[in-house]
Order: sequence, then C-alpha cells, then structure tokens
Amino acid sequence: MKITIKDIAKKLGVNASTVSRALNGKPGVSAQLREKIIQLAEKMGYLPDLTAMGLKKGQTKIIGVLIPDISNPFFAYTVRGMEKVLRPIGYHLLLCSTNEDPDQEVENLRTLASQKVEGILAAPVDSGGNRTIYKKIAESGIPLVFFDRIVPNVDVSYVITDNESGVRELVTYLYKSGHRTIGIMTLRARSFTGKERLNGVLKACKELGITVQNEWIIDGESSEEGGYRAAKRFFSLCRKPTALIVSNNLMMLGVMKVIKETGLKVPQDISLVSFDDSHWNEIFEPPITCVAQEPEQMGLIAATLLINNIFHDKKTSRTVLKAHFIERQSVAKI
Amino acid sequence: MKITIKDIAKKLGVNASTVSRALNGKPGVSAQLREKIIQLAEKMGYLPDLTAMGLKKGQTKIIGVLIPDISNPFFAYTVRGMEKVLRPIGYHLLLCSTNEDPDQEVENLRTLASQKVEGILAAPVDSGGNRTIYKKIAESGIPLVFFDRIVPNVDVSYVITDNESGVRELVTYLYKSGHRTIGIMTLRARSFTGKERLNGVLKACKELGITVQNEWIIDGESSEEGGYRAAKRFFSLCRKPTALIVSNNLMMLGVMKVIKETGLKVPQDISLVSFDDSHWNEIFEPPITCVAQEPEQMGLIAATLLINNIFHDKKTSRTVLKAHFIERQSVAKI
DNA sequence: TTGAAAGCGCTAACAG
DNA sequence: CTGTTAGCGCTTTCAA
Repeated sequence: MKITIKDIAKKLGVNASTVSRALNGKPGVSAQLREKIIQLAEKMGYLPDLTAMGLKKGQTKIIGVLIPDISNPFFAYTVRGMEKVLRPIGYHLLLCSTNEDPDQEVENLRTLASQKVEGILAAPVDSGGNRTIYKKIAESGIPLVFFDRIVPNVDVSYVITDNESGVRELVTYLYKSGHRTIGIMTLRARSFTGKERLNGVLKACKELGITVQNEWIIDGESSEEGGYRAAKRFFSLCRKPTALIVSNNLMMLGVMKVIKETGLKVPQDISLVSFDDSHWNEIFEPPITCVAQEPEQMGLIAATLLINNIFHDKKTSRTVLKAHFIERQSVAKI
Repeated sequence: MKITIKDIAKKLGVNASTVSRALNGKPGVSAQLREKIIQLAEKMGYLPDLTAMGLKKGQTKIIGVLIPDISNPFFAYTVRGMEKVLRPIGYHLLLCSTNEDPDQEVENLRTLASQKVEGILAAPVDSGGNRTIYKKIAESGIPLVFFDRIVPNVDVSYVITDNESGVRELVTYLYKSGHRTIGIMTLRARSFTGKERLNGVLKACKELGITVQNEWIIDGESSEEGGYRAAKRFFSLCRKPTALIVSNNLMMLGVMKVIKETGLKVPQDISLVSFDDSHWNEIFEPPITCVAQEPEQMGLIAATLLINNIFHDKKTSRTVLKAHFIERQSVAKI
C-alpha cells in the first residue's frame, strides 16, 4: 500500500498541489498548514515517487557509474572518491558493473540513459567496439565523463593515469638496478591501458637498450586467473629475463600464487614490479616495488568534472594523473 | 534532444500506442508496420523512458542492493552472485554503499523505495537503530531480503553464515593444536556478526577450558586501520596468549602489517587464524588458516530468495550457510 | 494563500 | 490491425 500525495491531501481536505508545495519547501503555503502537512506525511510514511518526479521534472538526482569489475579494489576506491563529492550535494550513485563484457556495457548504458540519470561516469570496457554507443550517449545530451580509460575519438572529459610515464619509472628503476632483460605481463590485448603500458615499456626499454624478447611478453588477460596461467608459462621458459613487470594488481596476485607454489625466491630468482599498488603488494614477502595510482583521487576528479558538465559549461577537460613510484624490496641489485 | 514515442509516431503518421505495441513485441501490429517502426526507432536513437514506464506500470526492473562497504571483496563477490541470477531475468542492480553509517543507510533505503525498486537486498548496518526503517520498508510491500547480517525482530527472509559453528571450528582446531590461551580481535562492538563471533569463541573456549583474558579481547573496529591499531596494542601486551583469532578479512590485513613491521614470526611468536578467507590470507607468509564463507553463493541465494518473494509466496525463509575450514600454516603445534 | 487543470512519456482498455 | 482515451504521481502554471 503506497501513500501518495493525494492520500494525504484528501485526509486534510486540501489540494494535492498544496501538499506538493508544502513538502518541497515552496512558498505559498501558510506556515501552520505546511507544518500539519509535513507531520501527517511523516506519520503516514509517505515516500515521494521519484519515477513520477523524474518524469515531471526531467531530473532524478542520480548519477550512473559504470565500472568494469566490482571486485577490483581499484574501482572500489574510485567509487569512494566519487561518493565524497556527489553525496554531499544530494546525488545518488547507480553502480553498474560490466564485467568487461561489451554486451553488458551497452545494456547498462541503455538502462542508465533510460533511467534519466543526470550524468554518467564510465570506465569503458576495453574492446574498441563501443564507440557508437558512447557517441550516442554524448549526443543525447547526458553529461558523460570517462575515468581510468577512454574511448578514442569520443570527445568527452576524462581523467586517467599517465600510464607511459608510470611504466617508464619502473623500467628506469630496473635499469638502474642493473637489469638488462625484462619481461612484461600485459593486460588483455585490446585494452586501452594495456596498450599504453606495453608500448611504454617497449619504448623505454628500446631507449635504454634493454632486451625484451617476444616470448617474454605474456598476456595475463587482466585477471588473477589469467595472471596465474601466464606466470606458469613464463616461469617454465628456459630462457628468462631477470625481471618481470606486471601490468596490474589482479594479475600480480596470480603471479604471487605461482611463486608460492613453485617455491621461487623474489628477488633472487626473479625481480618483480607492478603497475598499481594493492594490499597484497605490501603483505607479500618481499613487499613489491610498484607505481601506484590514486584511485580515490581519480574518482574525486571524475565526479567534479561531471558536476561541472552538468551545471556549467560543456567544455571537455582532460586530466592526466601521475602514478607515483614506491620502492620496496622485490628488485635485486645486479 | 530526446526522442519520444510520439516523435516516431508522428513521423510515420501512426498513433503512439501503435508504436508502443510494436516496440514491446505486443500482438496487434502488422509485421511490416512493426518492422518499419523498429527500424525508425533504431535510426532515431530512441531510448525508452523508464521513469515513464515505471510510473505507468509500477515496475522498474530494478533491484536495490545495500552493501556496507564496497571496498570489501566479500561484498564484491556477493554482488557477483546476485548478478548471476538477476541479470539473466532482466533485472538491473542499483548498488548503494552505506559505509557502515546508519544515516546513509536510511537515506539510501528511502531513495531505493522512492525509486520504486522491485526489491531490496540489504546487508544492514550493524548499529541497532535501523529496525524502524526496515520495518517500514517491509510493511510498504517492497520485497526485502537480508544477507550476511540481519536486524533482529524484522521478519524477512535472509541468508547468513553460521558464525558460531564457524568460530567453533577455529577454536577446536587451536585446541587440538595444543593452544590453551587465545585472544580474539572483534568487529565493532554493536555489530551483529561481531557479537555472534565473539560469543561463539567465548562459549567454545569455556567448554574446552581455554583461557581468554579480558585484555586479550580487542576491538578491531571491523576495518583494516582498526585492526592495525588493535594489533599494535595487542602485541605490546606483556602477557599474550599463544594464538589470536581475527574476526574478519579486513582486520587481518591490519594485523599482517603490524607483524611485518615488527618482524614477528608466525606461527613461532603467535599463531593466527581468521574468519573469512581472502587473497592476502593465501599470499601471506605463512598462509593463514581460516574458516571461509562463500560470498558468491550467499549472493546467489539472497537473490533467489528475493525473486521468490517477488513472484510467489511472501513466506519468509531463513538460510544459514556453513563456513568451511581451510587449514594452512599459521598455527603452531604445541 | 489555496485550488483547478494540464501534462511529463508511456501503456492498456476500449472502440472502430 | 490501428486509433482514441484515460491515467500512473507529481509539479507547475494560471485562476480564484
């Protein structure tokens, strides 16, 4: 049994519009009547119907957030950053996870648009085929901001990490530690961040004269399981590099498991560094040297960008965050 | 500029209701006209307005999910389980995180109800004061299912883990390993799971004649930071038990950090077990013995329960999952 | 200060 | 097979 504005109007012998005004703090209701209305609404357990309000006013106070993987702590912290700016100004977050699946991405995006969200924060699935849907969203006038990843040629605001300079720090550090052969575990081949990180490593290695054999470039499929499988293959190679760069936190977890299983010693048997920090980087023995992103900061900025888009100009703005280097003990000095 | 059903009706010189029928696959439209309508809708980039549909039909195909902490992997996996049953039947998830804050909980619940979600899956904030709001929700006719935690005296379906038998396994294992003094790091004092786990430990210890001094019961505040602080205090105690039970995964992380910092050896200096498994339990040296819950399973069941509530009877059903014991190497045989 | 009426976009019952 | 009409719950003119 839902209570509507009419029910409470009838009970008080007034008109629905009066109730509406009273409840919304609009002028034009006597103080005492307003008080009575508010009291009764409270007592009857009235809850406004946002679908009706959304329909009438065309706004819902809801921001859609599209994340690829809810179980990756990175995105959890991003969301936390978003909440920090959005919640205080009365917005709610509608989280959708795509599980890196383009179909789910499209479906979620459609739902969000259909839901009349007032804006969308998206970390697009790294597959390439989603340009059209994002273009459509952008054209339909729904403010859109990308975070962590972008879709090339879609002209919206975004905030990402400087992947190339991040991996460059990693490579340089390995170089200075005496490493001249490096392997890299990559994200899924089509992934935006994956390409950036791989190319960054390759470029830096070339400049420094570091050898990266083809068989040392292994696909960890962005996931723990993929990282596990790739690490298995990698460690059974007969000619191995002295160091391995792992392109994200989840895959590092897979690598760690293989290392524990096989009894390998880090950094004696292999030096390890990763893109992304994580709890397990700190906990592992030895703790893992890495470049860390700042997910909460990223979420904060993304939300701010979106708010700007909603309230002010529609100019697109691009923010590139620096990853910062954290030295721990997973790299051998040669 | 949004496209409505009318726009496309006008363009084709037909009536809006015809367009509606065509788009929804309802009978009563000639095949060719339907085809034409669908084509045009596609071409014009028509997106149905769910707020309008929701208003008209009174249903939104949205399930609200309330989780206390999005950065806890436990809940991430729960959500994954929910998605597995809900997505295939056309439901979308509206995730809200309460951050263990009762105010945010109330606010989120109101929004969900106002949004006309068709059901709510909630892991209530462990504070006690939320009974009224949940009662209101339940009475308002919105199907509601609790998972992981419950609110006492609110009569709705739920799925939780058998905390008491879980900790009993832990205590028994410690006992068999020769431990006669045990400490416990508890969740926040008011928390449902926290109480259950603490009481379970105390009860089992009493039965077995294990000593638990008051100063060995330390509050880890459910979080990593809290666990860190509590562990600091604990390890500086002059009389310590031989084993410590940590009541959840996040606090264990804090404990691990203290152990790394202080150079303590597990299990030589202290034996460690935890409620909840986690990635870091496996990665730590030595790997941590624990009882593991099955979050994905829990999410699956919760969603199924909710679906039953929505479509069939309104009978409440209670499911209690067993935690399963995982032996690793963090406990010394004395 | 309050009421009456129109309408947001859509669907469903009823006509034709 | 297609059109007309009414109405979901709310806000917002316009009148009174």
